[in-house]
This record gives sequence, C-alpha cells and structure tokens, in this order.
Amino acid sequence: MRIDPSSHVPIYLQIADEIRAAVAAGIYRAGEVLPSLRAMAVEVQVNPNTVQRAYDELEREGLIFAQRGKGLFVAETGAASAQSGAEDGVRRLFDEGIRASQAAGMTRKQIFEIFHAALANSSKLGSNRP
Amino acid sequence: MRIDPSSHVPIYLQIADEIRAAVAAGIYRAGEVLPSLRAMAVEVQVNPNTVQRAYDELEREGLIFAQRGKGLFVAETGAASAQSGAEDGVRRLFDEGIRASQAAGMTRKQIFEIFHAALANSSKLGSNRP
Amino acid sequence: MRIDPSSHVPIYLQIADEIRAAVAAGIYRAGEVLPSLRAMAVEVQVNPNTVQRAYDELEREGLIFAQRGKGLFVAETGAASAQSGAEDGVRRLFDEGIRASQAAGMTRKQIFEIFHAALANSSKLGSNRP
Amino acid sequence: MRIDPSSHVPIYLQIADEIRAAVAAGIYRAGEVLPSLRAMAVEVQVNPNTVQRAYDELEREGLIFAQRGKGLFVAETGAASAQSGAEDGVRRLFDEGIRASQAAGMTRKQIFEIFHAALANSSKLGSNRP
DNA sequence: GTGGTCTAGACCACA
DNA sequence: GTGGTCTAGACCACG
Repeated sequence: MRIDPSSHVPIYLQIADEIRAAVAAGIYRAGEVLPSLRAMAVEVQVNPNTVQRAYDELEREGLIFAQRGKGLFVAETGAASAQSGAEDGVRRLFDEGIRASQAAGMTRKQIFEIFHAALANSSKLGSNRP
Repeated sequence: MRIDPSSHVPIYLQIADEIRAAVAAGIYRAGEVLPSLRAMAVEVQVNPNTVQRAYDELEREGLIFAQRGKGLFVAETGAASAQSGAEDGVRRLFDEGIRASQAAGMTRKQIFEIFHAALANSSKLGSNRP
Repeated sequence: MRIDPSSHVPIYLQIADEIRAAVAAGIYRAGEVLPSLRAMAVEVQVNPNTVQRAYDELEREGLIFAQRGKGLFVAETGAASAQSGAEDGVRRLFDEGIRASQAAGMTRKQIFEIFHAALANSSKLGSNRP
Repeated sequence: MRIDPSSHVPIYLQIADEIRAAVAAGIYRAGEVLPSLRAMAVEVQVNPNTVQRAYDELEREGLIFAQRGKGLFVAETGAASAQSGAEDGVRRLFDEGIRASQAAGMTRKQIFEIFHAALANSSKLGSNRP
C-alpha cells in the first residue's frame, strides 16, 4: 500500500484505489474483514478521517460494507466490481497518455515504443514495488 | 486545447501540458509568439490568472520567454525540451497505469489488451482535436 | 421484531421501540415476563449489551421493572404508557414527513396521496411481521 | 433551514435534505448559485466541513455541481431529481410511521386519525414553521 | 472571495 | 476494540 502525498489525486482516492486493486487481486476476499480504520491510518501514515473517506467511497460503490462495532467487510459482489473498477481506472490512464502523446504529435509507433519500454521496465521490478 | 475542470490535476498545469505538447508537435515553433494571455483565457474558458500561472510554469522550465510589451516567445531549445517533457509525461501515465493494473493482479496479456483497445479507439477520434 | 442496522437511529432504541409497541399491542401483558436478555439478543441478532441498554431505557420509563434472578416484568401501568408512547412516536414520524413534504412545496393533495399509497401498500404486507 | 442537533440523523444529511427540499420547492432554480459553504455554515450554525459533506452528497446525486472558485450551482435536472428524492424521503417516513403503528396494534382508523390530526395541526402553522 | 483536502482531537453507538 | 460524526483550523487551487 503506497501513497504519494505529492500527487494531485487526493490521498483518500489513492487509498480507495489501492484497496480496490487489492480486492480485485484477491488479497481481500468476499466476507473478510478489512484492516480497521485506525490500523490502515497507521499503515499509510495518514489521519484516520482520510482513511474513513476512502472507505466511504468504496462503500458507496458497493464494494465493501460496514458493521458497527465489528469492522468493514468485502461484499459478495466486491471482487467483480473491484475488477471492473480497476480496469476502468487503468483504461482512463492509458487513454490520457495516448491523448497526450497524440497532442504532442507522436506517431503510433512512438507511442507503442514508450508503452513497451514502460511495460518491460515494470516487469523487472515485479508487481509489488520494493 | 482541451481542459477537464473536473480533473484532479490543476487547470494551470493542464494548460501548461497542452502548450508543451503543442510546441512538441510543432504547432508553435521557435521564435514564434504564443497567443496572448487574454486570447488563451478566452479559448480555454478560464480566468486569465490561471493562464498566467501556466505561462509562469513554462517560463520557469525555459520553454518560453517573455518580452515586455511584445508577448511570449518559444525558446530556441523549446521544441526539443518540450518533446522530452511530453514523453516524460506520457511515460509517467503509462507507468502509473501499468502499476495499477499489476496491483489489481492483471496479467501482461490483459494489460496489453486494455492498451490496444484504448489505442484503437483513440485513432478513430483523430489525433488532434481542434 | 425487526431491526434495521443501517438506520440512523441506534439499535438499542429500535429494540426499545419494538418492545414498547409489543406491550401496547398486548403481546406482552402486565405482570408477564419479557424474553431474557440472551433470548432477545439471539432473536434480533445483536449483542446482549445492546439489548441491555434497551431494557435500561424501558425501565427508566417505568414500562418494565426488574426482579433479581427472576427476570423483567411488564409494569401494571405499562400498557397504557406504552400506548401513549407508541402514539407519540408515530405522531412524530408523521409530523416529520408532513413537514418535509411541505418544505418541498407539495400540496395537501400530494401529501395525502403519498400517505394513502403507503397505507394501502402496508396492509398488503399484514400488520405484524413475525 | 432548520437543523435539529439532537436528532439521530446526521446533521449533514439534515442539511442535504433541506437543500433538496428547497430545490424541489423551486427556491433554488436550475443554474443558480447556492449559498457558499461558509455562508451556509454560518446560517445553520455548523462547521463548514459539515456543510461541505452535505454538498458532496447532493453533488453525488447529480442535484448540484461545483465550479472551483465560483460556487455551487443547481443542475438542470436538479429540480426533477430533487422532487423525486423528496417524495422518497417523505414516503419512507410515512412507511416507518405506519409500520410502527401497526406493530403497536393500532387499527387503520386510529392511524388515519393520527395522520389527520398531524396534518390539520401543521396547516395551522403554515409550511414554514415560525 | 470560492470549493476541496487534510489534520488533530473529540464524542457517540456498538461488540 | 470497531465505525461514524463533528469541530477547529490549516493549506491549496481558482476567480
């Protein structure tokens, strides 16, 4: 779980994205409890309120649900919805990159090369950055 | 020149990015004047102060320089620096997308498919929207 | 006895309301014992502490009283006080609904129609759900 | 705009309900600016963050939309969606009241009488309580 | 001035 | 211990 505090995208959305990805990846499974607000807050070095907001977001999406005094649980439909949500996010980033590259006058070949280089480089690091 | 007011990245940076891309694409050439503050403000439907900040940003990068009373000009080294800047930006977006997709447990094949779909879709729209 | 865990009104008050209604309806009569803490906790799928608070609430109202080691009993004056209590609660909900509808600019006719529809629909379900 | 701080329903939802009702009633019209966060916070004697949360809620519903630095505006589709939202809320309150009254063993006639009394009483006060 | 995010710390309902 | 709401006050982007 890595947060970039200097990013323009709000921390609470970054956290929500990370959790969504973790559910999509099967790290948290349907019916399981998520880390508590406070635990997560400690882990990502952030105020509990900020984590709460991330959880609110996910609850609204129907990905997780809360039980007072017990904790937060992954919904039955959570994995599926997390996967499509994650795909949408990735798609949006690629779209944005492609749009930017075309605005800069790059050819499809150039765009491809950049993408390939990025993908090749990422594999070297593995899926979880050290 | 397209601005997304609902994006998390500040409008002034979006404008700077667009101008950088335009320089990289050769739409604005070395020695040429950029549209005036006000003209640009009208074009992107934004407060002149915001355009000012974008120009400040680019000037700090050395991409453009101001001549009192005449306007803003593209630096000689502008095109080259804009190109590498644009590539960096695109690369960063792709990296981010790849990272997110791997965090969600997607395989290389799946990532590829999403990218291809995005690229195919984008060519339909044409590379530069007016 | 139905509890809505997603309601904003605390569960212990929901339980107290239900018991008050049951006394008003004559399901529990003066002098009779109420279900034990644990039995009630099992029935409504809730922590015994929460039921305890509901009983505390009712005892404070004088609707029920405890006899050490024997259980909780409905007070002689219980039925009457429960009835007026229940009426007050209903009245408060209707008042609130009427206030909200008027704030939204609805006419008396519209308000009536909504109420009738709600009442008609409810009779289909039967008056006491088990 | 009246808030009940002792209510169990969160202040931010009370505020959202009030604004929704005002839009439904045509007090705020499509395209118009709403009172600013801070102004509203002063009016309802509440922290600006709490108002912000109410506005967030309404923005998510598509009732209003924000423009950075400009203010909050009623969406074109706002009035319609506010009206159906307001009706739903009223309906929910009536349902709840009917359910409670039936649980207390009241007859339809009694329920009707309570409702009529509440409605009659409310008309005396007018739609905006003094 | 506007909205948007974040922090620190409080109190509540519930297990 | 858990989640949920609220406050006070800070900083940012934008007009």
